[in-house]
Amino acid sequence: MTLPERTVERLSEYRRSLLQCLEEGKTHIFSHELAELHHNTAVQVRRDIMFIGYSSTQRKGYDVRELVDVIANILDSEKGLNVAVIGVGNLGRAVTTYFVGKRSKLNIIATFDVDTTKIDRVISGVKCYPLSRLKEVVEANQISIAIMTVPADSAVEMAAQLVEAGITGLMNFTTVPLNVPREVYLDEYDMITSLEKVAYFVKSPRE
Amino acid sequence: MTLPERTVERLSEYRRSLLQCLEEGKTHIFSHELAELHHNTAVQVRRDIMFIGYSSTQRKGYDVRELVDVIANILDSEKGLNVAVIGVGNLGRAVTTYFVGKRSKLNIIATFDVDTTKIDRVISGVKCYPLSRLKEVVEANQISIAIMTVPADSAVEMAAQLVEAGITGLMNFTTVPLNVPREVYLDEYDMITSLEKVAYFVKSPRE
DNA sequence: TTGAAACTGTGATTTAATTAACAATATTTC
DNA sequence: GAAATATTGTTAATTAAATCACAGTTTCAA
Ligand SMILES: NC(=O)c1ccc[n+]([C@@H]2O[C@H](COP(=O)([O-])OP(=O)(O)OC[C@H]3O[C@@H](n4cnc5c(N)ncnc54)[C@H](O)[C@@H]3O)[C@@H](O)[C@H]2O)c1
Ligand SMILES: NC(=O)c1ccc[n+]([C@@H]2O[C@H](COP(=O)([O-])OP(=O)(O)OC[C@H]3O[C@@H](n4cnc5c(N)ncnc54)[C@H](O)[C@@H]3O)[C@@H](O)[C@H]2O)c1
Repeated sequence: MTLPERTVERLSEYRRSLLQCLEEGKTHIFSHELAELHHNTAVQVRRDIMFIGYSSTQRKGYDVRELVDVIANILDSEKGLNVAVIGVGNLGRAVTTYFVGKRSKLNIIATFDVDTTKIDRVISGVKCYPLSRLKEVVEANQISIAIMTVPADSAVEMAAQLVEAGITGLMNFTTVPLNVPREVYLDEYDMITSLEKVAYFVKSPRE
Repeated sequence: MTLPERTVERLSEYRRSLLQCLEEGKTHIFSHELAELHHNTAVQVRRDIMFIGYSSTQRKGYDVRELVDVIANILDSEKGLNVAVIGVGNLGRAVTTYFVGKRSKLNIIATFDVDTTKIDRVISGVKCYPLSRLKEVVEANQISIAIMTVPADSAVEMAAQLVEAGITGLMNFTTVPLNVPREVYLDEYDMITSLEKVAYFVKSPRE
């Protein structure tokens, strides 16, 4: 059984707050506390936790440590997953720098670019490969996720190559909608759309 | 009446495809064509277009020019909106560079940072101001939208300052959930969560 | 000019997600 | 240790979003 997308997202968010709690020495947390940290309700939190089949033993709230472990069990892959960044421009560099070392179960281990001046350059310890070596490097390193930050006009072609290379998860930051086979999970973030949406609601606030 | 969020997003996306069509000299488009360009259905497209009260006169599909204008009327503010980027690090720089000149109705006209070495520096024609001048510059330039790319630990404090300065639309790229008054529209993009979601669905594909 | 084909616009239905409501149970208070 | 309180887990109700189904054009082909 797979969880609803929104629940998966919230679990990821909860986990970060929970880890924060652990650091602060907080061992138990109530649903309404966790809700308050994110902007949602206690019921929503309990519903999400119900989905993952965890339940608190005492009425002292959830055991933070246990809950973190259960979430990790759901979200993380045992051995971690390997990730590549495609297109090492402004955004690609920012993302690479940002993610390296951030999540122990998600390792950015390669970047790719067409620009020959970028090949072999190392960003935050991650080496840049030429596109011609895409399939080879993906296979050799069992890379399953690609973050795509190439220019819009290469997006469609690039996505096809990534699928062909064996990628099964794709984060698309270009503002070009992509089509991928059902077995590849696609997440698209369109920053222009987000900004235009903000602008719309600034112009026309919800009463 | 305000439109559903998802409809607003799709309208933004449709518009870009439609502008592309215009460039290619395509004057009319069917709902199923537009649907195919994005990953959704013809009914969804028609439903969205119905929401904005446009209807095609002929059965040659929608008039692209007209539709673009109707969408612009919905999404854009007459005189455009002014935008500031807060925190000119890796991401802030990428975003600023990216957006300048991109959308004529959304003008990035200032950036802000605490780092004194960044003050007065100009990125893509946009000047960086010290935080101490936030309110002044926001008011003087009628900035209504802020894109927040500051480190996580300044996020909450910064959001409060932005609201206080009069911002009514906020895009939050920090991975810290924020609370803002109802009258401020908040859009949060949590890249870690997105990546973890992709990882989850790579690990546990849907059915 | 008639009949089929191609699309649109929209009520009705379905599905997914959220929220409400509350019984069950542990904890605290007296 | 009985009553009051706090919190969870879950069923039921609500809301929001997407999809179905189809009547009503318009166009086209003969
Ligand atoms: N910069 C941003 O903040 C931002 C925001 C939203 C969306 N985006 C999108 O992200 C993408 C990249 O933006 P950017 O600002 O980093 O652009 P950029 O021009 O700085 O970087 C693009 C990089 O991709 C490389 N490249 C070009 N063709 C390639 C290919 N076929 N395969 C691999 N690499 C290739 C280029 O050499 C360059 O290094 C664009 O599609 C843009 O629409 C960027
Ligand atoms: N880089 C990415 O791709 C990426 C991805 C997802 C999320 N984020 C988030 O975006 C934020 C910025 O990331 P980054 O990689 O650009 O970091 P960065 O360290 O490169 O940049 C942060 C910038 O903010 C400035 N700053 C610090 N405190 C400030 C304050 N109180 N007010 C204004 N400016 C301040 C710093 O001087 C610096 O210029 C972080 O919260 C990060 O979690 C970044």
